Amino acid sequence: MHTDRPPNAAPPAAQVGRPRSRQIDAAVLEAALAVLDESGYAGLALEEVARRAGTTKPAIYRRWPSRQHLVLAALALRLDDAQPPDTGCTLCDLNEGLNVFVAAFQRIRPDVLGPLLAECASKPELHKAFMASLFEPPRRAVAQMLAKAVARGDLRDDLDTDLVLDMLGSLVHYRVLFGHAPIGDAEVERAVESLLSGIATDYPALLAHSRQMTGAARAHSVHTQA
Amino acid sequence: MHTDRPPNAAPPAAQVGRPRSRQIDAAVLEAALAVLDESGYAGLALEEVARRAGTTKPAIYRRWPSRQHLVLAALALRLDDAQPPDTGCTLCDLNEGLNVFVAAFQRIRPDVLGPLLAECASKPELHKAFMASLFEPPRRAVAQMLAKAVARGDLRDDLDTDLVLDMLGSLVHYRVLFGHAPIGDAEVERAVESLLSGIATDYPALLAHSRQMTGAARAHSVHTQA
Amino acid sequence: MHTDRPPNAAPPAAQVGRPRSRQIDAAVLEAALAVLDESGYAGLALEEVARRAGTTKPAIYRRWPSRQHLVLAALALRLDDAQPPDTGCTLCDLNEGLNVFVAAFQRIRPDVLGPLLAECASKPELHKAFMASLFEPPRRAVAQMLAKAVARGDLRDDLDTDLVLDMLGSLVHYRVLFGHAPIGDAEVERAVESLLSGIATDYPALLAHSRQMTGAARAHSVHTQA
Amino acid sequence: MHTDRPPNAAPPAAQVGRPRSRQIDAAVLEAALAVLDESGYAGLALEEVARRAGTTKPAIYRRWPSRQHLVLAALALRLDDAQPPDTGCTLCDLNEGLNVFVAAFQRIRPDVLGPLLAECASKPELHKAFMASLFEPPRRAVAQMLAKAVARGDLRDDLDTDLVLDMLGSLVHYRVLFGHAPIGDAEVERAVESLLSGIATDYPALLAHSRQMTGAARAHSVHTQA
DNA sequence: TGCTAAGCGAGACGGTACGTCCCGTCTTAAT
DNA sequence: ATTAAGACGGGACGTACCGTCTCGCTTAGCA
Repeated sequence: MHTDRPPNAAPPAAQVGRPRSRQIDAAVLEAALAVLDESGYAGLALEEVARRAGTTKPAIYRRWPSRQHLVLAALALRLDDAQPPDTGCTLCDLNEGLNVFVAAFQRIRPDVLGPLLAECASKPELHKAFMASLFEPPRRAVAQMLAKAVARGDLRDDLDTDLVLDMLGSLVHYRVLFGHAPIGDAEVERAVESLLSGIATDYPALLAHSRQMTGAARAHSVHTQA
Repeated sequence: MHTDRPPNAAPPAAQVGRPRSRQIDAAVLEAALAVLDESGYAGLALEEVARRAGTTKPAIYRRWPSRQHLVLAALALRLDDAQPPDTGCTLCDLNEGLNVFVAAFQRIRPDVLGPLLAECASKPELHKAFMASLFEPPRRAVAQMLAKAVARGDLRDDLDTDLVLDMLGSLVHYRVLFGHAPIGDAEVERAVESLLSGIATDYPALLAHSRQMTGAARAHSVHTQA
Repeated sequence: MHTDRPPNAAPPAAQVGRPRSRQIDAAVLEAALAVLDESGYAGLALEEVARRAGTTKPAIYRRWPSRQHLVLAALALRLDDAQPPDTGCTLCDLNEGLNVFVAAFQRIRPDVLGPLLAECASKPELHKAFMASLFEPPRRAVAQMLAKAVARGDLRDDLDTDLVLDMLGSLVHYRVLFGHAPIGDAEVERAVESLLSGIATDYPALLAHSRQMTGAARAHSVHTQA
Repeated sequence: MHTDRPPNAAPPAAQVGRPRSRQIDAAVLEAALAVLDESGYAGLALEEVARRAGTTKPAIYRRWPSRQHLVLAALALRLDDAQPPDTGCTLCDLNEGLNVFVAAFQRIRPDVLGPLLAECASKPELHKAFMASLFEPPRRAVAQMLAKAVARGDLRDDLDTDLVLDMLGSLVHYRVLFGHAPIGDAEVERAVESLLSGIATDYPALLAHSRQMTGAARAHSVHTQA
């Protein structure tokens, strides 16, 4: 098994033997970020990272058991914190929070997340680490805002918070990733507005029509399942 | 330059030279799909594809100038058609259409799309091909539905169709990709409902509050820009 | 089977079909010699020959059934004739004849003969062609001289002409090929002198000694077998 | 630069890194000899050698920087030693020594030496290695014999040892290579006899004649240069 | 303070897959 | 009917990089 405890927790036992060089820890992470920025995930050769960090591959493998672990650790340095404001204005906060979200995504090359996630998908431990490092942090702020808005009574209290969070978050992710349409302040505001106010002219009428078409049983289940 | 026209249009010039073996075309695509299914995108070795197809690497490179072209061609075979119904019931059609969307995504290993898109991102020609082969087709059906619903008067006529399409489509993509939450009939229906009916208890009030907070000028611009 | 009748014999039947371009015949041979001189035998790519000759590989294969045939034909152009003089002076003629021999070898890159012969060795037909084109011609002149000298009574009449011819010819070949020692007028003269006059101080004594050592029977057989 | 020191001298510096597997050294050389025997030099595919040796191409390239180096190393295993006797009988020793020479050549496919030498010719380092591995060893024994015979007074003391060595050695090489005439005990003995006793009926007379023909100056130079 | 051994740095290893060159052959259109 | 020409199916090339193994040196903690 691997130790993988570069800058974190307490020693597992009395620390014996030569201690790990912190300089190498940092140099490798920095070099990894540099190579990622230049060559993307697919072009990331650990040999090149080692060369730039002035060290060797085994020193890297001793610290991170796989390329994925290394990249996760390196990228996590870029997504530290960012606490969005809590002004009490639901609309303002949501817009602001989503812009933080957008900024977080744009701090990472778009062609890094895809392959990294793909390679993490098979190993549960890695997938968990991925979610904890790169997925959850920028979502957390928005999630908190939604919760507060519900508590405040600004949003419907039958709200599926996760679903709404995903509808807003996924939009950002989607547009950044595929690049088929812009995503900026204006788009974020429009999306928030659409979702909050609804896009149907007369939703109850649409629902009634739907019930006629599909039969009461199924239409009913939709609303009691939720 | 590369010809890359195995299963499509007419010969561009008078056909000279030995014709390409259609058997190899098919065997390679089939083998590529098999290897993709077994090993994912990162594990797709052209040497292995060639071996399974009973041919050699040069024969593959003659047909598709890069691994990306090959994978695009192979995956496109899996996303042929699928025309969703047009019942006149906006709610039903949207739910049905999004389920087609979900199905399309699930026909492809989730760890294939990410790396493939990443590697296509740098070459405009490839990116265009990616969008045309794998991105647009499943969206098209939903886009048509939205347009019809607007025409029918079921949706607000100031609707940003692309934005709404992305909010629904991205949700599917996001959940399939990250796997942090399920996406099925129930979730689709709930998302459609939320978006159509709105999630705010009193949107006009929220908007008024927001205007107070940020000043009339900016809040105004949000609604005239759209 | 192959036709292989580029610039030689009469048509085998009434000449039907499009006639072969004599220009290509010549251009290919010339290009082949040029490439041979530049790149040696191993570096001779028929594609390059075709390119330089302004034609294509099939046109070459139509004329010569293999690379070996082509090279044989090309090199044969360089070893046409050269008739050495017949002055009646055995010593002079031999020296002169061997110098012709040396010159013949030096008209061809030394790293061509070896591989060519090796590749001809397996096919009897090719080996015969090789011997007839590149081996026999320069030897023939020396062989004739030896025969005349024997007839003239200048050489022992129990002479094994082939053996002597080989002893002189092989020397040239050997030194040119391996390059470990020079081969020019002086060396040729010294070799001829050694062979003609003998290198033993007292050959009969050596022979007598040998007979004592090995027993009469075997020593005898050596001289009656001949 | 390349190390290329599998079965020889001591490590040049403190040995760092994983040591090379001696098993692979041996397996590759053995496989190379087998493939050479079956397919000749031109048919020697390193991929096939690697396959038979149960290893891969990079492992071969790590040991021998080129196909030529590998073949030289492999063939050198076949020409180890062979010390011919020193009986004091010049005739017997020469015959015996030349037979060793013949045997040495016949331990190697005749279509290997030519191409190998050709490909070694351009790189001085390789040519030197070729001469040291495959050319010199079998000659050395004969050279020593000639030197002893001269010392013993059995051969003329104005003898050009190298020339005589080449005249005998080249004969063997020539006949083995071209295969136009046999080379065995009888031929060797006859060649030795011819060279030792001379083939002219009356050499002084021939020399006098030659001097008349070509002028004293040049004829003189031939005999004083020596 | 000196000894001992865990852990480190470094470098080379065995191996997979790459993308390319060139081979010799096949097929079509032109002569 | 046979050429000229282009593309094809394929074998092998030499290389980049992978993840691992082995070494000698460093450095703490124990004696």
